[in-house]
Amino acid sequence: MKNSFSDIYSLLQELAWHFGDHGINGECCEDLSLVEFMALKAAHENDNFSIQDIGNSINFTKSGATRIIDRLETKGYVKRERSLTDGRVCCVPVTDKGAQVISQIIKKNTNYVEELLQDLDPQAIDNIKTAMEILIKSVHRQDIIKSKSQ
Amino acid sequence: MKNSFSDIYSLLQELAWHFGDHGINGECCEDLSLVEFMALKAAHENDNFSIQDIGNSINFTKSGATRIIDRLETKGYVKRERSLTDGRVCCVPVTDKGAQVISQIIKKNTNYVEELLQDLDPQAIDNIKTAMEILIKSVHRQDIIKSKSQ
DNA sequence: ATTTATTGGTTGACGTCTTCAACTATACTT
DNA sequence: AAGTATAGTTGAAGACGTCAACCAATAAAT
Repeated sequence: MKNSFSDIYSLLQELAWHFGDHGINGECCEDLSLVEFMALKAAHENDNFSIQDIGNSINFTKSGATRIIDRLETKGYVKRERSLTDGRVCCVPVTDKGAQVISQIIKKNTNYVEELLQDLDPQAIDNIKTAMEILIKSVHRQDIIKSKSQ
Repeated sequence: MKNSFSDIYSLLQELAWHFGDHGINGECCEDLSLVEFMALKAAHENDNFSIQDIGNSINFTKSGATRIIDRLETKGYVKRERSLTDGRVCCVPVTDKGAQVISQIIKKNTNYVEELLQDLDPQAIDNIKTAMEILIKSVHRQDIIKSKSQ
């Protein structure tokens, strides 16, 4: 049993490497780094997210977040807009171009996953999906526990 | 079906982020970055691996690999030794201290995974393991296909 | 056997990236 | 109105990875 956990860790580790910043042939996210993609996705999925919110969601300092947003803005993927309700905070709406690049990245990587798994039978694919959903759910639960204990 | 692949990609992405360089509370690998840990592990698992071999195994240039080995050597985790059969190549044996830190990192992260999954019943855990093994196998098969076509 | 080409590794220069600390501007408190 | 707290920006600094030039050692060619 103990052994299972160790196996699972090592599998997770390898997966994380493969699908991380250096993986998928080093071509993670079009002209974005993984970090930038995560930030862009955070901005896209959460309306009225501030720059610090984005930073927190990807474990960066606020100045790190500022820099990431700088790069995304230079590339035309986000805009900076002062919040109407609080003049200090910057909202970071995603531009059309930004939304496009997100869906392009998702599409490309979905295709890669499809290529990877196409020879498996549907049942096996479904098992993989279910297993990973359970895994993610556990991760989220743990996150909540951690954040409460702090 | 198509939809399944997209779900699996998005789950993989999230897992990769969680278990990647910024994940597990940003404390991936004791005093090592994920990259350094991967390099150290490569040196540990493959006897007589050269510096370039290590670089290739983690998608780095040879000069990048030199720098990583520099850092690992400074920390006392590897040594540099000229190969006896070819005076150009450097073998990179892992020191006792290096082996220790590897097993420490594995132990710690295994514990984390255990914490994460302990409430699941054994069957579910086994399903997760099996699913991820299939996934990894698919990744490896794809790697072989890619490397042959080049 | 000597010359030439190739290969493994290192190094300096460079660009990128993230953080820290100091700063500005806006909002909240009393 | 004054003082405090908060969001965001910026300059300086350090860590990292690559490129190109380089050295040393081996392999190939003549």
